[in-house]
Amino acid sequence: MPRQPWSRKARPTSAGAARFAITSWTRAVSRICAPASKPVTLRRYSTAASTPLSRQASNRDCRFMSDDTRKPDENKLIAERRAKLNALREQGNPFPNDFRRNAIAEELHQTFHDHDKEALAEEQIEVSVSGRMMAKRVMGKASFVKLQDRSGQIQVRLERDRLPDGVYQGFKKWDVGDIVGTKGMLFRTNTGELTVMADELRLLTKSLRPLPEKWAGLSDQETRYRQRYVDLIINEKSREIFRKRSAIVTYMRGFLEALDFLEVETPMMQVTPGGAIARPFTTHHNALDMPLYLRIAPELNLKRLIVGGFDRVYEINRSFRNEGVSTQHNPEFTMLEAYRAFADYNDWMDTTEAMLHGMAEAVTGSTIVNYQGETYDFGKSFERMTVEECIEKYNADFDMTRARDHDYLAAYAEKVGVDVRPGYGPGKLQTEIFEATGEAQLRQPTFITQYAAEVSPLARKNDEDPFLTDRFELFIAGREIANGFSELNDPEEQAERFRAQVEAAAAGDDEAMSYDHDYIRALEYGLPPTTGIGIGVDRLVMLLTDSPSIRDVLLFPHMRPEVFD
RNA sequence: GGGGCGUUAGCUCAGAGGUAGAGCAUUCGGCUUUUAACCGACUGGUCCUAGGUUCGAUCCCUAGACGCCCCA
Repeated sequence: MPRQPWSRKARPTSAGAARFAITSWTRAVSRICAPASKPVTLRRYSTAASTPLSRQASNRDCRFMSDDTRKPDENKLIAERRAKLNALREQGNPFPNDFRRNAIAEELHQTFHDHDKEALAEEQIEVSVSGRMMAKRVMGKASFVKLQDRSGQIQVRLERDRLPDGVYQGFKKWDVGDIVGTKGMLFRTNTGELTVMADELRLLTKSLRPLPEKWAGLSDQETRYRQRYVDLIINEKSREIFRKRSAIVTYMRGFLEALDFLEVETPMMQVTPGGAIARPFTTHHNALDMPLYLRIAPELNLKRLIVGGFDRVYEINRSFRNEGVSTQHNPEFTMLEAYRAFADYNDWMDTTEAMLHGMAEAVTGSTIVNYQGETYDFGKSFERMTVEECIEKYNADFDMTRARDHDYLAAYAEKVGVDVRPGYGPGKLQTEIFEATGEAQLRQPTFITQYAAEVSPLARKNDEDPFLTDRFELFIAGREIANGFSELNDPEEQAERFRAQVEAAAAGDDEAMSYDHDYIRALEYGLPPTTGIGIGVDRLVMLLTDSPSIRDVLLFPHMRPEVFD
């Protein structure tokens, strides 16, 4: 299969481009954050206080909803800060929102890294910065503090006699964690650190809760996941993971936009869940009095759009599967699904390779990915192997002449630890044997192709060998990262496959697909020859950020509800 | 669903069947170029929860909650 030249040539992002996009965004925002010339009036949206009580009560049967104003884990440290806040209230509003900064920390470090002490004294650069006070070092009549904003930290020096009367005395009562704004001249300390000499200093938000300790930090995983805001304040590593996650998604968009794909959004609440083999979540629409399912995949809707003529579409989709929670699974997760007409699964393998190659380079600066002590090469062409070849490779005693023989496969599957169920045909057994014996061995990026039609109800059968479909899955580090195939576009065959799924469901398979009448109708209008792919975004982020658990790459991973007393 | 490990001060962690410890943070005092600032003094606990054993349990036992890891 010759590689498509356009998919290479059109690769949109070279190393550093994603980062450039982010820094220019940063500049744009800091321009927005410059002192406002005119006050802007915004419409105030309804808040709890202005929402009718009847509306608020509509969620009252939600079991875990917070139902009062209890303050969890009050202690002496919080009480002290609360007392300080009360004292501040008597002097005015302790939560002012009229301070404006004109710089952020990283911008200052980058701009002035080559200015020495004398140059800064000469130039008299006045800046306004603000952020969370992360360090407070009081030395009598002068202090140093560190302010942390989204970009990093900047030091501020406070001298009692430089500040208006009383400000310094007030500052001494402030706490690490408070949000502070200051204005002053840049200078360099004797030890060479770029610092703002404060002429003005304001408390912008009083913090009532003490932050984790500055040196040991916050390492308790439960707290990191439940109170991600604290994790983000404390752990630069965690901030970096989510910046990279954003860069990865940005890269995907840019890559597909450059290939003229249209980004779309399709329903997450569906009457008929479909597009994947999985159990859905169920919910209920009150006004319509009907059950609804949270989508397990956007696949069928995206192919409807191809029928409609949007012949290159993608959705970066949140999908939901009612399965266990583990280091690899969260009940809701993010996929990229992309479909294009007049191409087949080989084309998607080429394109996937090109995308991951460019993405690794853009996000990590290298096509060599270090993950949990292993090294994966995203730069070279990925190995390709069929399911049957993979079974042969990792099972020396497997008799390939009987690779489609049901009884032989069933016995072999049992032998390698598969829980063989009555409904399993040879295709399902093959797949199970591959998953049990081959999957974990696939460390370097590898495409496994030619999955059995039995386990691929939406994929196009192979022209030469109808037992198989033109399908692939991509494995890296022994994990499934992507799944793609040439789409089945014969409406009559698709109807047959749906009927087989319905039979499987009747036989007790609770992951089997439903019969989707409208999807068949759409195919009857004519789905052009099409190929599609789904890529697990969370797992990809794990790989590119060296994260051992999916929870590390989800801002708010699913957790059992926390008990407040 | 099964197994292993964990839960002690705000944070990071020690600890022993006999009234619970450290560092940092907090509080108070000192200190005008610090870098985990420093010096001095003082605070701070439902030892995850509920039962049980025991003269006595935070420690041992049982059950449960929550978390992490492995397996299905």
